[in-house]
Amino acid sequence: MTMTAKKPRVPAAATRERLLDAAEALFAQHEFDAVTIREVAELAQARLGLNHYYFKSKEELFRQVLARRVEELSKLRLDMLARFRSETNTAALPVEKIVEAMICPLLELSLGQDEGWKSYVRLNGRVATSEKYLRMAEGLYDPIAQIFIEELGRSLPSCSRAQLEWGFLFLVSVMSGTFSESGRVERLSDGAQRSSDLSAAYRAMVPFIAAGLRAISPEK
Amino acid sequence: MTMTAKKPRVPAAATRERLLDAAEALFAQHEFDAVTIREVAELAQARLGLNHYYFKSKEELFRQVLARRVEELSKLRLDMLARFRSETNTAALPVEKIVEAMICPLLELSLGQDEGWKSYVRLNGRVATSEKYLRMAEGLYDPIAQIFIEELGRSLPSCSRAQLEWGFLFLVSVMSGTFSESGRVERLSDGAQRSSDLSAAYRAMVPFIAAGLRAISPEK
DNA sequence: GTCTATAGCTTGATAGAC
DNA sequence: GTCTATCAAGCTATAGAC
Repeated sequence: MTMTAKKPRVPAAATRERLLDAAEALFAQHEFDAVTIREVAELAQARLGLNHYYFKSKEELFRQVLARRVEELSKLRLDMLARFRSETNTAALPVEKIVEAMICPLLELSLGQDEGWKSYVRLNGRVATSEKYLRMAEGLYDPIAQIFIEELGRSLPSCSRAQLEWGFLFLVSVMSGTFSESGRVERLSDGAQRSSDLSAAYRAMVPFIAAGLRAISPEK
Repeated sequence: MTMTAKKPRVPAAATRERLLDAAEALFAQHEFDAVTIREVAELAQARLGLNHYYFKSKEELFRQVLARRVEELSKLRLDMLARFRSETNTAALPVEKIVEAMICPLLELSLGQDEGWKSYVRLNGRVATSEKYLRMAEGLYDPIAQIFIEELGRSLPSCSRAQLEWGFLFLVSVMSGTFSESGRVERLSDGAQRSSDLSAAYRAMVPFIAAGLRAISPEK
């Protein structure tokens, strides 16, 4: 037998995936410039040089971290939206259902077993308020945004396009602010609440946003 | 006359204030680790070493940038709240008024002539979603938060303390997300709207948040 | 208070052997 | 694909003259 064992240093996932997992975890904890590609390599049990081999630059690594998750997340949101639509006879959905289809998949992934998704959700919570992150995420979130804005328009026909856009931004802000788990709630409540108690937040969030969106409408 | 001219290199503000102004402008544009104290010194027309003389460390410089503004902002918010209360006979204010007292001062400062305040408002919009920023801002925003949460409690007596805390967090999230001017709205609207059109946002924001807060309440 | 100079590290990127 | 070694540039913090 001439077969010589390849013996990969780490048996589990492919190197590229391990680097993405490590970067995801670190970017969820620290801002872009505070994370070094050396830390990423170390956490991934890979060598520094491999970052360059797979991603060429740190910015591209960051973008790939987001892109890997956004595709699946967008699919889940659209699936839920489609399901709600198939259950409704009328053309327009209740606003609550649209809000739910946007936020619920994020909540479920965040409460699931996958640590990677937990990290992504926390990271995602910070993307919306940063110019730099939005630039690196260029185009990743826009298709979903357009679809949900149009859906909101059907349910709130008296709203102008501009009002719908602001409303959607408010929705995203509440969702992001809450899921980023910055620890703000712990401080407000003297430790009684944990920002990781996302289910409680979700139960308050959906009625909050739905009622808010209706209130923007000129015809109340 | 034995008086010898002191001849300061730059006539205007004291060095410490110029460094704070410069840091404020740069931290408004870039994340903490992306701003170097060299840039700060250069923009302030001062020497690198003076950062250490006045602030000892970069983190303390950041904290002082926030602290300088927060004191005045908190005063404006409390003034407005007190004015609304003096205009109302009943014990509880309409929720709208509480929301206004929190957000309106920020809007007015942002629309004013002072570029420093504009920078601060943009920076402030990112503080709430970042663990690191909140740590550096330790305690700066908490007194205002407690006062406004209690005020909300009087207007929404059927809400639990936990619900009020989530509601306040949602309020802050919407405010922050909008005032951070990340350029998200421009992308959503294909350039038709500008995130700097904050007046339009404000007109939608107050009814949105007020209706949202009422919807959290168990007794609608 | 303000200046210069620099110590002591860390960074992202990459070249080139295997 | 993976490894080592290193480059050139940047950083914060600080010492010490004036």
